Amino acid sequence: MALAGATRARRKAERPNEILEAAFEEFALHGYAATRLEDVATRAGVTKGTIYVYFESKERVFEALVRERGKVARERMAPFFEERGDPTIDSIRADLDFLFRACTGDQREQELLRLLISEATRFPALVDEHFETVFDPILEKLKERLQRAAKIGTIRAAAVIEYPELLMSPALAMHVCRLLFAERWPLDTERYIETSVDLLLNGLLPDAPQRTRK
Amino acid sequence: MALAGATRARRKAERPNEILEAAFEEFALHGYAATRLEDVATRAGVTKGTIYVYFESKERVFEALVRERGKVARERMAPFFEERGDPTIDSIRADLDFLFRACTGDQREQELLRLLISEATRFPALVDEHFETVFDPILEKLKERLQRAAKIGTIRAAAVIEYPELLMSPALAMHVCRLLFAERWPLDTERYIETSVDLLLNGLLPDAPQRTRK
Amino acid sequence: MALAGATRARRKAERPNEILEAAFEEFALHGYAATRLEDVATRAGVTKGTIYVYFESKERVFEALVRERGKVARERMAPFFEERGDPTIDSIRADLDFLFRACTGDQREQELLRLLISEATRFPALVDEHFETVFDPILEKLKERLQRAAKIGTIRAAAVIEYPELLMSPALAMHVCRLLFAERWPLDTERYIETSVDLLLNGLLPDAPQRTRK
Amino acid sequence: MALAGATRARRKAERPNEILEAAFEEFALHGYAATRLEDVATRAGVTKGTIYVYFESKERVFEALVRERGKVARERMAPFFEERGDPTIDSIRADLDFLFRACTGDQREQELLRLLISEATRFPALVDEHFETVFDPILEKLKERLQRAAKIGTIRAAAVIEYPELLMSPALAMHVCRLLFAERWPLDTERYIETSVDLLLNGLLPDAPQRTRK
DNA sequence: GATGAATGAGTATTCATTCAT
DNA sequence: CATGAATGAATACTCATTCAT
Repeated sequence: MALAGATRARRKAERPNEILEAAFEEFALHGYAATRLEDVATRAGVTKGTIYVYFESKERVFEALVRERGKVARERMAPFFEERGDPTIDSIRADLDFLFRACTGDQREQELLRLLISEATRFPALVDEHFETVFDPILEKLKERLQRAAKIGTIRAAAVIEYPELLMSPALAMHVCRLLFAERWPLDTERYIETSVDLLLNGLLPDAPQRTRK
Repeated sequence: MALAGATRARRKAERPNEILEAAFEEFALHGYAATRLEDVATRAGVTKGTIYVYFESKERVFEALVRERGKVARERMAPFFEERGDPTIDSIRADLDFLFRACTGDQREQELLRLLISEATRFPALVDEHFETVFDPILEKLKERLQRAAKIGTIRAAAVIEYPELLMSPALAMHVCRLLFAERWPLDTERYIETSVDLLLNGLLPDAPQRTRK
Repeated sequence: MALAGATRARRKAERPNEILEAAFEEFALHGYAATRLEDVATRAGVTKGTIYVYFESKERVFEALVRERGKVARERMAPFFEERGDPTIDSIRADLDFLFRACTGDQREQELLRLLISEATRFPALVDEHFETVFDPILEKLKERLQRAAKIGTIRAAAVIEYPELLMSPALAMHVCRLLFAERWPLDTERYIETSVDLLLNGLLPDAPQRTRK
Repeated sequence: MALAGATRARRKAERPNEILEAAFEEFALHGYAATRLEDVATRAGVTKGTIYVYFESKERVFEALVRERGKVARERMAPFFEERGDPTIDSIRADLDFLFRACTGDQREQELLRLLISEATRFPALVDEHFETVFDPILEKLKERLQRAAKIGTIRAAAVIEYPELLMSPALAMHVCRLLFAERWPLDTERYIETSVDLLLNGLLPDAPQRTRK
C-alpha cells in the first residue's frame, strides 16, 4: 500500500514528462497540425482527458515539449562552456568535435530541428526563445574562442570568425539530410565528422605547412 | 470582351500553374496538414471547386507542386552542368559561388526545403524523387570535379572529396537559419557566401603559402 | 453532306431517348441521389452540358425516364386490353400467363420497380401517375374480367375478385426477389410462372364442396 | 441530479439503439445516399459527432441497422419455428395467417424491405446475409411443412411445394403496394389477408378432378 | 486526479448547374 | 447545339476541448 502510494505519487510526478515524451514522438512524426492528442495520450499510456489535467491546450503541450528539449540540450552542452585557457589547434579541434558529436548523438536532436523548422511560422516566439537559450550561447562562445584564437595567431584572422554558424554547418547539413532521407541515407557518422573537422580546421589555419591531420 | 475572349483558353492553360504557385505559398506558410485548399483557391483567384478540376486531391496538388519546383531548380542549375576543362582553383571557386547563389537567390528555394523537411515522413517517395532528380545530380557533378581536381593536384586528396554535401553545407545552414528566423536573422548574404567559399577553398587547398583570397 | 446532315438530325432527334436510356441504367444501378449526371452523359455518349439542352434538371430527367418507361409498358400491355367475349378458364389462364410474361420478360421492368420503390417518397406524384396510367388500368381490366367470370360461374364468386393485385402478386414476388438477389437467385422462370398460374387458377375455380374455409 | 446521475451510464448503453432507430427512419425516408447523418443525429437527440463515437461510418450505421432489424424479425418469427405434428388444413391456414400478420404487423417491416430493395446493389453482401438469416429459414420451414402435408395427402403434390415464396407473395405484394402508395392505397388488411389465405388454400387443396391444367 | 462520452467547429471532396465559347 | 471550365452549396468525417462521473 505504501509502495503503491509511492508508485502512484511517482507516476503522477512523472506524468507530464511522459506526456511530453510521447508528444515529441508524435509531433516529430506527423507535425503539429496532423498530430492527434489522442494518439499522444495512447502513447503515453493515459487517456485524452489526462493531458488536459496537465496542459491547457495542444499549443501548450507543444511549447512545453520544445522547452523541455531545450533544457536537455543545454545540459548536454554544458561541458562546452567550461573555461579552458588559450585556444590551441587541438582545443579547437576538440571543441568542434564535441559540438558535432553533441548535436549528432541523439536522434531526437534532429527531430527537434524538424519541428522547429516545420512550425517556425506558427510559433515564431518559441523558435526565438530556443535560439536565444540554446543556439545563441553556443555560437557566442564559439565566436569568442575563435576571436581569441585569431588574436594569438592560432588561426588566421579571416571573416569566418564572425560566422560561427559556418563552422556548425556540417553538423546542420547532416541533420537535414537525415531528416530528409532517414535510413535511406546511410552515413559513416564518425568519418563524416572527422572529415568535417579536418576541412574546417584546414580552412581556419593560417598558411602553414605544418598542418597535421590524421 | 476581346480580353474575355482570349481569357477562356489562356486561363485554362495557366490555371494549374497559378494554383500550384498559390499552393506553394500556403503550404510553405502553414505546412501540408494545416493548409486549407480553400485558401489556396482564394490566393489563386479561383474557388475551391476549380482546384479539383485540375487536381485529384490535396495530396496530388502537393506532389505536383514539389515536382514543379524541382523542374525550376533543374533549370536554374543547368549552367553548372556545362563542361569546362580541368578544374582550377578559380573554376572551383566559381562553382561554389554559383551553387551558393543559385540555391540562395530565390526565397522559394528555402521554402521548398521547409516543405520537404516538414513532410518527409508523409511523402517519403516524393522526397526521394526530388533528391534523385535535383540534389543528387549536383552532388555527383561536384564530386566528379573534386576528384579530378585532386588528381591533377589542384586541391588536396582528402576525404572531403567523398562528401560533396559537406561543401554545400554552408548554403544549407543559411537556409535553415532563414527558415527558423526569417527576417529576424539579418545576414549579409554576399559576405556570408564569400566567407564560406573562402573557408572551404582554404580547407581544400594543399599546403601552400600562395593561397590567395580576395 | 446531305447524309451527314440527316445523320446529325437523326442523332439529334434520338438524343433525348438515348439520354433517358442511359439515365435509366444509372439510376437503376445507384438510385436517384447517388447517380451522377456526368455518368449518365458518358453512358449516353454526350457531355454533361448536353443533358441540360434537353432537360431542365436531374429531377426532370428522372420524371421523363419514368414516363417513358410507362409508355413502353402500356404498349407492351396493349394486347391485354383487346376485347374477347365471355371469360373461360382458358382465357383467364391465358390472361394471367400473358401478364406474368409481360411484366417479367424485360429486366428493365424490374429495375423500374426498384426505382419506383426507392424514390416513392421523393416523387410521390410521379409514382401515382405511373400507377394511374400503367398499373391501375391493368388491375381494373382484370377485375372486370374476374367479375364477369364469377357472374357466369366460370370461377367462384369469392372476395378475391376484389383484389386483382392478389393475382399479380406472384409476378411481383418474383421481381422483388430478383431485385434483392439478382443472379444469386437462380430461377426457372418458365416453371415458376406455370406453377403460379396453376396455383391461382386452382384457387379461383368453383366447386369442391368439401373445401372448408372460415 | 439523481436523474442525471443515472443518465450517463444508461444513455451510453442505449445510445447505439437510439441512433439506429433514428437512422432507420431517415434511411427509409430518403434512401442511403440522400440521408444526412446530421439529420439522423438530430432525430436521435444527439449531435453529428456522437454517431461517430458508436459507429465507424455511415456505411456501418446502415449495416448495423439492417442487422438489428434482422434480429427483431427473427424474434418475431420464432413462434413459427415451433414444432407441431402433422400439418392439417387448419395448421397450414394458421401458418399462413401467422406469417402474413407477422410480416405485415409492423410498418417497419415494410420500410426495411424498401431499404433492402433500394440498396441491394450497394450492399449485396448485407442483403444476402439478411436473406440467409431471416428469409431463408422461413421459406425452408414452409417448404418442409408443405412437403409433409403433400406426402400425407393434406394438400395436392403440385410444383407449388417447391416454391414457398409463391405462398408468401400476397404479403410481399401488399408490402410493395404500401411502399409505392403509402396511405394513398387504403386497404382492409384483415380482409386482404383472409382473402389471400383463402385463395392459396383453395389452390393448394387436392381433388376437383374436373380441373384441367396443362 | 483520471476518464471517456459528447460536442461542434472545421475541412476535403463531390456534383448539379451555369454559361462563355 | 454541344462543350467543359467554373462555381459553390452540401455533407461525411475529424479532433480539440469540455465536463459529469
